[in-house]
Amino acid sequence: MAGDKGPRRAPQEAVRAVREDIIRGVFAPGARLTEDALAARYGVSRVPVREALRVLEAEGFVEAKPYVGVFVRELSEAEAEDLLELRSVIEPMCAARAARNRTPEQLGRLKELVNLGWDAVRDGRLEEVPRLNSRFHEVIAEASGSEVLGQLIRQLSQKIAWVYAVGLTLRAEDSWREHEEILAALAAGDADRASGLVGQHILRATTAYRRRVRDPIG
Amino acid sequence: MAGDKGPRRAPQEAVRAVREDIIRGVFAPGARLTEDALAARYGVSRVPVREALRVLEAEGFVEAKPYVGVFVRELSEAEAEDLLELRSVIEPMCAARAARNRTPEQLGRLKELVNLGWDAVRDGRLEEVPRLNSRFHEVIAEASGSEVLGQLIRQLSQKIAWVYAVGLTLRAEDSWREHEEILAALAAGDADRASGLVGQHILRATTAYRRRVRDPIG
DNA sequence: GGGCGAGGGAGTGTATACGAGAATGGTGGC
DNA sequence: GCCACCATTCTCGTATACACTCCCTCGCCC
Repeated sequence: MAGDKGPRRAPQEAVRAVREDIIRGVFAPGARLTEDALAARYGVSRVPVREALRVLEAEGFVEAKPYVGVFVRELSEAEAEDLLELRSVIEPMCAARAARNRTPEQLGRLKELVNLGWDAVRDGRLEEVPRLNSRFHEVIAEASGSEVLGQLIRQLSQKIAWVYAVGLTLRAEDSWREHEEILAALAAGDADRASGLVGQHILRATTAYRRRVRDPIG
Repeated sequence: MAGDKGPRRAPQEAVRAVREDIIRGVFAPGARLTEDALAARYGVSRVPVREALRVLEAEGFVEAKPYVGVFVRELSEAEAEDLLELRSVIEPMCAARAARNRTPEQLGRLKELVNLGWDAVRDGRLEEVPRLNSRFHEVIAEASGSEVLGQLIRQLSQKIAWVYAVGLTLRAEDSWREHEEILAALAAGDADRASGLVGQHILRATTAYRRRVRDPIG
């Protein structure tokens, strides 16, 4: 292979890498992921990549169509809401167990993450927030001591980080498109249309903002 | 390959088959699953089997140790309780959406499943109950209209069916072991030990029974 | 000119082959 | 007689190779 810095277990790392890229928006929703491209990107053969893609399919990040390919799933608003609601229900259950089983070391890590999260929000480094968010939930999952809950919370927090990230980038994309439309309406001298577009624009930004800040750290 | 009745997609079927065998207890908790054996069992190569095992690992049915093998996971009582509690929390959320989105056809399927479940319980065909249970929850998940909730509920119901099935078989196994110990205590004339063992035996049987009948259909 | 069918290219699905690591059994030493 | 060390073997991990399917394009016929 290329770099050959891979020590012993490639597919697990591939899962992590691809999932990270999906969450970070490198692979946009609806994008097609070819095995060859991923194999080349990570410097391994197609076999580990295939296994990684199967895992990501089971986790719900991608969708595979036989003999066609795998595509990054597109989350609807409703599903994003479901994920957030799911977390709001499961997190207390997990926290209850964590309260009984947590170690002082885990407690310290959580406190550190909270501080880092607040700092990131205060300093406007919003791109770091989703990752800190995930870390926070993963530590809680680890502290719960339940492997079942841990696995579920980990997947949930990762998907929610994805929702946040997609929301941010999609928001930015939509923002620019709306700006363009507003400019067009202004250029055309269409006051009513421009007014309506600006109203929608503000409403959408507010909605996105509320979703984003409702629970900025964890 | 052997039978070669496989139409087009092998690994997906392999996931289903292996998971079914795990749930049915063909592969007991802690058992080692070798890729070659599974490949031979299903008449395919190791590649689809590996992908299937990765999926099952992501779903939490098996645990893989690098260069050693995959083992069927052993669920503790606490984790079983967590699964049941998880379902009791998630199911209402899913049902709320299903109440809004269900089709009459789905409603009919649910009613039929309930009838089948009651019949099975009344007639003492308990081995059919877990499967009917899973089906019931899967239809609810389908009716919710949320892909995210659907996937989660499906995995949950399958794992709970596993818990029930394992509980039944393990219970039978433990029962026989306890019987043996009780017999040994009786043969040795150890009244206190025999009394204690019988007490534990009844207690365990009661607990298992309560877990089993608390929610026999859905 | 438009619709339809065949052919080529791209990419997935699967099998086979080979290398790496770990569990196991035998052997030698203490 | 027991323990440690080493070789064997079994299995996993990965790469390579080939077959099958889908899609797109080009050519033909209506």
